[in-house]
Amino acid sequence: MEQSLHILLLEDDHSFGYILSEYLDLQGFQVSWAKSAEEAINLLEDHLFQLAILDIMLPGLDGFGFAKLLHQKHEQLPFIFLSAKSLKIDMLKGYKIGAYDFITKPVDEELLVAKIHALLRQTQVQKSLPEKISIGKYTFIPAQFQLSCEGEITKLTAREAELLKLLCQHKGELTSRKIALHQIWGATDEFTRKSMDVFVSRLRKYLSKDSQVRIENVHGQGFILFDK
Amino acid sequence: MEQSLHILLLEDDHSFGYILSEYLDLQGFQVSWAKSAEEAINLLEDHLFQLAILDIMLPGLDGFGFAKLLHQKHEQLPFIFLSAKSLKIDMLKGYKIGAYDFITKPVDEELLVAKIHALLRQTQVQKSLPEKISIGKYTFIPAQFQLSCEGEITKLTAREAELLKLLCQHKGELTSRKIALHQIWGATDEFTRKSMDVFVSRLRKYLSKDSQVRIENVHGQGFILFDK
DNA sequence: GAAAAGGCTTAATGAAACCTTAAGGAAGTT
DNA sequence: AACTTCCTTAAGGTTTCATTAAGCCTTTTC
Repeated sequence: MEQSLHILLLEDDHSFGYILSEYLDLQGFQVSWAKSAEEAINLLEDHLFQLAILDIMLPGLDGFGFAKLLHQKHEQLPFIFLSAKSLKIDMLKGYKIGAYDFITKPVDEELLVAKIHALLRQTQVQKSLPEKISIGKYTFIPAQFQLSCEGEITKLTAREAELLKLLCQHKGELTSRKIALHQIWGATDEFTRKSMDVFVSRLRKYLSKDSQVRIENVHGQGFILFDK
Repeated sequence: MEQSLHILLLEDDHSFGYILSEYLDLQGFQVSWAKSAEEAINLLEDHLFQLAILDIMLPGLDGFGFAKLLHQKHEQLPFIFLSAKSLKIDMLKGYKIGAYDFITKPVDEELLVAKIHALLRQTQVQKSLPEKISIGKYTFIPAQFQLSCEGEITKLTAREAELLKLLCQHKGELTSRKIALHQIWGATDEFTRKSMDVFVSRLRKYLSKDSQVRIENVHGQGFILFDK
């Protein structure tokens, strides 16, 4: 519903992580704080993030290692490194992996937030959906819960619209079931996934006038909306 | 692939500007060096840039003023500020205008180039469509779990797609069995490797339309995907 | 040159995931 | 109170797909 921006924070230091996540929260960001790379990997499967802030020095898999994984799986997700020391060699390594920026501790929170806003502005511009979305012969206006085709208008419910919007955001690629459940229903239990199935089925029916438009299932993963 | 990337450098100091533009030129960038905001405005009309590097302290219209203009006219063009002093207030101002980064003099050229590459990668990735990988006559779109050949589409399962992707990442060289098992299955026991064999076999069948495409085994090591 | 280890392919299996229609039932509206 | 809307639950049948098994083949080692 809300267009709050979701940040993944990977930081093993409890007090520092707490302060930073609280501060970011106060600034209106939705923050998920992982204390280890493993935790972060789990979070990535369940949520859609717009930015990752990664501490480098971690026990186990370090920030660099995690970033490499991240870059393979979520190429479009920008990330920033946090580091206690500002070694040039570390920075070069970070940028080489694909880092967006490099911030040294102690962190000036005000500056960090300014950078985050600048970054999100850069990356969100292209990602944001237009008012009207074309899906084959259909036109979908998320703000009005309206789906129309050849003059005929279907009024969608809030849930239907949210799901369709999510599918549109990833048109032509996978919309993870887990992420959809988390984002729309806030739960991933057996009943809720059944409920989601019902919604998918309903959307398919609405979209059945254009045979080019399909919502295909990827077994165990999620759905892909195709429109050609 | 390295189509020359065009950078607009706005810097009034002759010797510093000369050194920097030469260095960037050596790094394979195409650099247009403007010594005043007016000059830069003219250059903008004649060329397509992928990045602007702006000194802040300039006679006449300063870097901030120019950036505002720039941001209005060329919203997509990312820019970096150069500054002799690192005043927080300046940096906040810069980011607020929409700067991508902020670099203080003296400039570490190596670091600057690393940042530039990171930035360009970021901005290029945004525009890229779902990645398509060519394998001989085949086209593989990992995001769609699809393998197509001469119009015929094969839908892959999540596992199949993961394995094929891994093979593609090392096309022409060894994909270690161990690594694949670890990365995809998370286990390396006897049963799991047998399972992997079945997957390799299935991929071979899918890819059998082009005799140039082969998945060859390296005894005890892993597999190599060839496509010519 | 024989034994052992590793590999290839096809087919069977069974659990998990998926699809659709229809029946509750809660909350809001008339 | 009756109606409406919308989400969930139920029910059932269907499909999917990773694994296992089985039989034969290839490579390496001793």
